[in-house]
Amino acid sequence: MVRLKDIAARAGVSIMTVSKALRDEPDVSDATKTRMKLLAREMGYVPDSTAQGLRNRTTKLFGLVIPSLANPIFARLVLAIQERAHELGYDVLLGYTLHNPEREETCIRRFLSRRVDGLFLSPVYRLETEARVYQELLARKTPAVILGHTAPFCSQFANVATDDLTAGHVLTQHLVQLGHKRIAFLGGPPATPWTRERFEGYRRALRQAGLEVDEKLIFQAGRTAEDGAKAAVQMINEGSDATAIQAVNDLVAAGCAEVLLRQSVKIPEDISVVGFGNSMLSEYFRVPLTTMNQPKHRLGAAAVDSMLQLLRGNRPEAKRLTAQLVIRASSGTPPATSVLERLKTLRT
Amino acid sequence: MVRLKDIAARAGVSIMTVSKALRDEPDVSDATKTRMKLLAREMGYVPDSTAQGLRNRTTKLFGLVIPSLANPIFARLVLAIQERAHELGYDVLLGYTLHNPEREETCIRRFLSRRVDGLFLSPVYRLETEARVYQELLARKTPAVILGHTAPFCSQFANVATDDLTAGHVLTQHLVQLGHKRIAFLGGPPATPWTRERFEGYRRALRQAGLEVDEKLIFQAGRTAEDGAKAAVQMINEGSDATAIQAVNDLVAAGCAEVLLRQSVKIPEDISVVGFGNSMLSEYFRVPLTTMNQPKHRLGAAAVDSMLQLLRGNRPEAKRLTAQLVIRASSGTPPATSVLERLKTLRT
DNA sequence: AGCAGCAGTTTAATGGTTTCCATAAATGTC
DNA sequence: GACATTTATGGAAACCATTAAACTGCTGCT
Repeated sequence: MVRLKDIAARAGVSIMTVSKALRDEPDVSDATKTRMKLLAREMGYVPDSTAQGLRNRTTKLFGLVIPSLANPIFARLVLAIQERAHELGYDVLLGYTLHNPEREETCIRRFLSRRVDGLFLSPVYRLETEARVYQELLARKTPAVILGHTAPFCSQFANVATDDLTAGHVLTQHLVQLGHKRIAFLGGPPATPWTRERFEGYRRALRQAGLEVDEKLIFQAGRTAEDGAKAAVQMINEGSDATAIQAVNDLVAAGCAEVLLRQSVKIPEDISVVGFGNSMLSEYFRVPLTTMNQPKHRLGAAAVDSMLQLLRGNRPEAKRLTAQLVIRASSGTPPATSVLERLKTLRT
Repeated sequence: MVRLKDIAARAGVSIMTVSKALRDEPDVSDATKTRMKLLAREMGYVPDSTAQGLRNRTTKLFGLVIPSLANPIFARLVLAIQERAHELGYDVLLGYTLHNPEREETCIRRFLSRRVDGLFLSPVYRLETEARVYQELLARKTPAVILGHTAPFCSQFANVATDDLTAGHVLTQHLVQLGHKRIAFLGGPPATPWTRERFEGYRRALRQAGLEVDEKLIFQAGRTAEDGAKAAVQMINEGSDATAIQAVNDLVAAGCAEVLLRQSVKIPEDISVVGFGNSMLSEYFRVPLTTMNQPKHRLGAAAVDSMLQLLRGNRPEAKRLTAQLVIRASSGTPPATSVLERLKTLRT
């Protein structure tokens, strides 16, 4: 491995001269500069970022902590962040929490130990109002941008999120306008702000339409296709009278719809199903899903912008980006009577 | 930020004592060790990996260079590699080539500059027999594992790949057994070994069945859904007499099938369509796709194993993992006459 | 003479670890 | 019991690759 001193020895100058020449500092003659650069290239010199980082106290490294790549939304988000970071000369360390707080903590600590210049965090949401790592991040003044909504334990941080409240509202409104009066809601983990906001949007849209929010129509599903499938089974067993299902994300919607289709329930003729996110899944799903498009690329770009603000010492404002309704084949006018009810009576 | 010297000053001992104590070196008494550890925890000490890396000449860092996360197969592969690496105490730097050789080169160089302990590379395949960066990697003896097949320009490297030849063969055989005689092949970029192998498997299966390989049935698509869609349009325009379509991956298959379905072509009654990879897309696609399951998790684990071998100074053997046929709804017995032909005559 | 500017060099610092050395206690030897 | 030898414990200096800051001659200008 070639080092500065090797070049210096070979050229018969001091290490500093080489260092300055390669970095185009002013007090080296142009002749020397070109000579050093040529020599460096010829010898295959690659600067050691490790040493540079130690000396300069900056690593040009970001840490990116996400639940996993199982959710396709994150794949796009990571792509966007990575893309902008790369342009700016930053590299990105990837870490998975797998929705596990301990795991999240070890990831963050490792990244701190690597002296990352900043952290992008998709937090594992908890009900507690405090989380030690997050407290420490604040104490250390580590630049950090929350990918998603803040919660009490991370309220002090900069963040970038989808306006899930409005988005949930728009989606429910869409179903209401189609004539649905009994709309089921499949929620995600209760501690997550995105579930809460999307639910609140749903609630408000119903209220606005003069419809009651019925506890029997609220299901706690989760975030995976399996969770959606389970919820579907439960709805069938209960003989729910819903004519439409609003799922907290595309995966849950797909898992739910899959079960219904297997029971020969027709979508959207018998029941409407809508998702959230506009992942590739929703586009190519058996019945293309009506959904809200999460502005994945814009979220990533905005997150990097906020990070740059933090690095400059400014306090970026919280950003909320709007999602767009994407109407596909899975939503339509309600049937005369709920199909799930019929399914139940058929069985008994 | 707390450093060793701060702890040393506070405890009234030398830096070395603290360093050794924290690392459980033998020549420090247990009493001192616990005292130092307590103090370190209390003061919130986080070791500086940058400095450790500089001194120890090892960073516990892997570089992972992939085309992008647009292909869901890579999301799983990255997850698997990351998972094993994390357990072993390594962190992972992620870089995207976007199928661009220059971009690939800058990614690799950056990672080299960061003194990564090893590289996982999903190469941008080229027809040239040499690529400078890869030559340099060899010269520097950087531990590197190719994710996928080797090509002439990277034949010297360790690699981990799916046995695409056999897999392609199995898939075509499946269609032949269903009774298909006119099977179209939608290839990916010609320079890629995976296209070549899957095609070769297709060719051999046809030969074995006594069927001819007809140039008119070979299409050069690409790797995205859009590429698949274009190929479908071309097939329709040409009035192809194919009764089955074997696509080089799930995305191409989905894009192609989507166009056909829009033309009211029924899958699999009118035409069979099979993909490759068993991504989530194939499972939830409008017509669940028959496909080959790429052992994504095992590929990742095998790649990390090879890397560990390299780090120990051994030369790992090349690994080829077998894919499994996953039969879903998109493949069936052929129709009496090709539908695409009929579509064409209908139009004219 | 005094001062600015050029083209470098020397020194010190970044934070931690390896290698070698120093001290004292424990053990061994006759 | 006196001395050598070993062992336990800890410290000093060098080192990893790079860079900021201060410094050294030297030339040219006023």
